[in-house]
Amino acid sequence: MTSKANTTLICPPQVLAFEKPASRCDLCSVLNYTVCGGLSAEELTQFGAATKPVYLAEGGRLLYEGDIDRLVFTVTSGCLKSYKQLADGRRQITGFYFPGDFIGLVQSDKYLADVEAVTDSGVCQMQRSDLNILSKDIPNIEHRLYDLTSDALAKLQGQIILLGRKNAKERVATFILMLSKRAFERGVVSNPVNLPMNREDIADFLGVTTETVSRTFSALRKLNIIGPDVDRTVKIIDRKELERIAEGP
Amino acid sequence: MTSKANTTLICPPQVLAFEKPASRCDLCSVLNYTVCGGLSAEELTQFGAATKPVYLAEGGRLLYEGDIDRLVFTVTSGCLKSYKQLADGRRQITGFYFPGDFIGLVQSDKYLADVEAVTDSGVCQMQRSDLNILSKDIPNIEHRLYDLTSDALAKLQGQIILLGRKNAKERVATFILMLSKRAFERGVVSNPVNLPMNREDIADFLGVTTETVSRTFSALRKLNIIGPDVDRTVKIIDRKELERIAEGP
DNA sequence: TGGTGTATTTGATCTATATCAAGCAGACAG
DNA sequence: CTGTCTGCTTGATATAGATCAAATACACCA
Repeated sequence: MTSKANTTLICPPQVLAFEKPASRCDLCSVLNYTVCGGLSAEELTQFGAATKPVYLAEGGRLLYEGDIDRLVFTVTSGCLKSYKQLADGRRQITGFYFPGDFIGLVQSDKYLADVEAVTDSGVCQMQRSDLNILSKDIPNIEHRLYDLTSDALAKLQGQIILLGRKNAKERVATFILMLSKRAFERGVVSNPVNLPMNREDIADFLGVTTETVSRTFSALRKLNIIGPDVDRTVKIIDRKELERIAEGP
Repeated sequence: MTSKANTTLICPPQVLAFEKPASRCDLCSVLNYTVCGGLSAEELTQFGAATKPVYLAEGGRLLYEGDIDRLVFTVTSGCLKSYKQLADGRRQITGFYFPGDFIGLVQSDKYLADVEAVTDSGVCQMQRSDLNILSKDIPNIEHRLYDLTSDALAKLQGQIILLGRKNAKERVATFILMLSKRAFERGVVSNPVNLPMNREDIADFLGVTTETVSRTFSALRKLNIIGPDVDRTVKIIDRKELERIAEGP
């Protein structure tokens, strides 16, 4: 679909067919999961007028840390990741974003993380200034934004205990279950669970190395808790045991 | 001030003098830093009517994980900590709270963490239901809550890279600077910086052991980057170097 | 003021995971 | 179909920080 040479470029919207035109938010597949859920037909039209679909090839950058914070997004397809880096290149992925997820909950003068496409992805783009105007007109939007931010905060607190106190096996088990649960909540197949990111991304999310991730997957496979990796998809064979491992002894 | 036998009990408000009566929010020392900042005199009175001051002795519990989420708080004095635990007792402190900080940004049916006083502390308590009602009446409040939650999210993302990718020395250096900066922002003495929590709390916040925290403080002292610990207070001698260490090589 | 319990520091050893190094397998171009 | 590239897995070794253990410092009580 996209040539390798293109991977760092945003594909111009016109070269790809849209899943949904900006003017038809009411047909959006992620409507119920995102910030515009619960708006009236009229409000939705108003909202849609301010949006613009953007498509990114795998590896394409959506945002750069340090850039002026002007745009916000809702993921419509694919998968993206946000990350921070230390001076010497050590990298920490702060989140993965799937269809329905909002990118831009943190308001700041500059973006605080890089965001890049894990797979070919589509996002619904909006100016933050437009969102702020709409928030004033439609109190429901600000309310919904607050709810989403509160949820994100709760999830990140879970990530804190994972990174601070769990061992490698517990981290990987938690990760697989996390993606499975998220898929379930969004009405996507949750077992076998799709892990669209590579081992390095998983490692940088879990605060370990790729080798450790690989060894841990192998160990869980040997214990017959998960099945083999087929097309970035893993079958959870013994969910109970995986949950037991994820929560510690 | 408070006997050791009392440490797990909330002191009945009437036994201690209030710094500020609930009815006089306009005199509150943390007003400008918290959710009620920027309200009109009338709004502030309305807000204050719903609040009640509560005092906690060192070690006293403010909230229990799993309890119904009914109350929210603003810290007025002292220091508190929130934490989560794994089944086997491993503990991760998810945050420290100082005067002006809001406790309860995450909205959930149940509390997601325990909160306990690090030192004798005062908080301004309010029913979440009252806060929600006030939010509707005073749009400024919801807006402010969203801003605070967004800030908390940004800070927690910093904590994520600390826990995922920094080594012990970088973690401790980051921690000292973090508390110093926070003190500065709140108009409190930032050097020497007050670290009211014990080594175990620092360890459980930084995802290491108390021994490692202690050794790292000793190493920084030996390098003459910080001064000796006097009364839970540490002098930052070479801030530039501490910052260099905190951000990695 | 001396005694006792607790927090902190320091030391010795162990271990989970990082690091370094090869081999292997699927994807893709020619 | 074959070679090359890249990501994944597996193996050998090193190490930061954990764990276990003891000494010191400190706070509080009697």
